[in-house]
Amino acid sequence: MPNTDISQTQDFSSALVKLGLNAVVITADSDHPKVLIVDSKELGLGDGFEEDGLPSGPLDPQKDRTLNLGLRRWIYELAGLSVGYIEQLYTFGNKFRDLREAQGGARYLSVSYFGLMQEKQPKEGVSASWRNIYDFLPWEDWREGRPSRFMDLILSALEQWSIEASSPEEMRQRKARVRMTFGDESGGFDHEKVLQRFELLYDAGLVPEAHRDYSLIKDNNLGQLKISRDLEARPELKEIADKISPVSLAMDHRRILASALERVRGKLKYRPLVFEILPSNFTLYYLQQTVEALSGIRLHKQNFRRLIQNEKLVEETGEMDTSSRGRPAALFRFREQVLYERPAPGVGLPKTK
Amino acid sequence: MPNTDISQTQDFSSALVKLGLNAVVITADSDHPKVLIVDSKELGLGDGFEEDGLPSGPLDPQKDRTLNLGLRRWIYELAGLSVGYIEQLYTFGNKFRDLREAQGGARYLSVSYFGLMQEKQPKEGVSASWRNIYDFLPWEDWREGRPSRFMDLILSALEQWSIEASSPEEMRQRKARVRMTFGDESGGFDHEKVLQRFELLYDAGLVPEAHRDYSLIKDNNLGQLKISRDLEARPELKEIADKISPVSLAMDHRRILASALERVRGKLKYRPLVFEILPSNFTLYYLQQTVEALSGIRLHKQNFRRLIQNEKLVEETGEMDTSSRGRPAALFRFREQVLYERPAPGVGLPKTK
DNA sequence: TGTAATTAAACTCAATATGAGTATATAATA
DNA sequence: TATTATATACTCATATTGAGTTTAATTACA
Repeated sequence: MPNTDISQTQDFSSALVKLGLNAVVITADSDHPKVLIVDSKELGLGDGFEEDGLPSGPLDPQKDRTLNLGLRRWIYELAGLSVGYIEQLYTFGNKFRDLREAQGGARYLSVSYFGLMQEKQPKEGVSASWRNIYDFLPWEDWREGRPSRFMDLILSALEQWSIEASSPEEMRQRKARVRMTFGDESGGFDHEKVLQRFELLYDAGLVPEAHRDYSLIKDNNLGQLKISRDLEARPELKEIADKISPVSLAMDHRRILASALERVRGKLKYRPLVFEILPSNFTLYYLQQTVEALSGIRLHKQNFRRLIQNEKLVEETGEMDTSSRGRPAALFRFREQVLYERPAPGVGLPKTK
Repeated sequence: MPNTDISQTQDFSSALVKLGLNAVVITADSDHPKVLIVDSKELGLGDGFEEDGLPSGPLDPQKDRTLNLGLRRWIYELAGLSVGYIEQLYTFGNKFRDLREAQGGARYLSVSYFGLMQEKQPKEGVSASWRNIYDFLPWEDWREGRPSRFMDLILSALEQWSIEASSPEEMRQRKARVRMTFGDESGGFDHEKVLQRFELLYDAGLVPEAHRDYSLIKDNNLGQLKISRDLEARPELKEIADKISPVSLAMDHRRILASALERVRGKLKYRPLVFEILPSNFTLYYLQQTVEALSGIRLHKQNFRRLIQNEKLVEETGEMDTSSRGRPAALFRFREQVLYERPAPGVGLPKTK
């Protein structure tokens, strides 16, 4: 018989770290995809960190039985909301990810989640609110065609960044990276590569966060972080960055938001995620508009409907929506049954070309 | 000007936890998908924990600049191998996930990764080895048709589990869960649902780990964990569990392996992952066999080749493979260029029906 | 030396899915 | 009653997929 007395086992992991949780809670209406954002002071970041951010907080190792429950607790404390669907996104653990760590604090890790829910107002007296996701990532919204106001700015700044490479080989690599993420004249903008685009902008000093982090690094003498050298040479990039991103978020929260949007866009195609966001009864057009809001592209109405109905994702309620102007639309509900029928029922976005 | 002196900020996350890293390193040859496994004594689990497991170890908050690098360090220390491709899988943080935690240790979290590499032998003197993944998850290999030896055992045990439900509603739910994960007579086995299948078997007491954990819970008076009640009533399930799983792994490592296999199977379709495993030159049939080994299904040879070539994933080297019996096959290499061309190049498995 | 066995690779074809439209129906509103 | 807005049905060419058959180039062995 093996000895199963736990107390005899050796200490397997002696190093201690701090653990935070971040939530990207997403909803949408027919116009906009939205994310839950809390006021800077609720984040407890302290003086000098006056940016809004994602609902976040430390894991309570005693109370929070699972990471999932800890996250729900924070969303409830900060916004008074209960999220339906929750899924883990990524764990960030780079050294000095939280720059305060550099000042001798413990290693700081964050586990980020994304959640989906119907739009409900945060409870009274709480400084949380729903914000349009495209306020934070404006180049991701292609529903009215190419967002030239942002794309032109970005592409010319990235062209400049490519040219400034220190070697021809590096220039080639930079150009390839730009083309892969933002495409070129002939198209090639893959709507799913949300995170890669944000990371490229950060690396090229084209988001305010890059400059903020650079200042923090300089003020605290952390020369070992590589971001500094490139940006030192070009402080004037800050102005372009401010034009590209009208608003930014605390720490790396905009990066986490980008991960979440990427995940939603990807998963929409093969999982019936949208229905977590929609009211129980909806018209097909409202469903389509919600999918369009999240995916950032316009869809072909007839083909979208054909797909939804072929996949038997919805069923008629028998009721009609009379609030619209023209011919009343039939109201549908999600056919929960599909979850027990087929493996991968999604709303089928067109393949990116 | 905001005050950016970091030292003034308040302590954001005061609770400390221990952090471990787990690696699921996968490779394959034309016959089998393989995973890197280390000997029980290398895991430092202490007496009474004599099971082999995944290469694992604590994060060193000082040395390991990123989680990624910490993981690579452990794989190198335990097996002497350097892995090429690495990707984060999931972070496990349930309370009492490591049962030793219950004895007053700190909360224990694990960040798991999966990696892909060509099959290289672990360095001398190290107790790490490549093991056939289907030794651990034998019901996942459908290349020779339905693995009836395991499926029959499993389905009848799960039918029994369904019937034993405490209410008609619970019975209905159990049956639906079984059908969703393992399918039924008419098919419906979705090869990607690897994790869901393992979790169902665990919950139903059909893997040895469930009984091992139950013993640990009982020996240490941890009545609060829900697994105990169901299993207490049916210790005879242990025998069936041993037949279904000829070998198991330490802690929840088999569950993590299941997550990794699921991820590989899913991602194969839209990312050129296989090429991380293949030698630089390979025949189309060897490529196909490797994909088959990982996905657990046989593919239509002609259609597979058409797809690979349409997608321009490979290019001819001009050389031929003469080692085979019949007509020599042309040797191909991966066309790295595709990474800079199209958004989602994969090997295109057939949709699950 | 000749024939069977073995493997590669080109080609065919029907069924289905997709992209891009047109036509018609049903309502509110001026 | 005409106009506008929206919903929904139907069409059609093209691309993709699934499931073969045929032909080619080699080795093994009688």
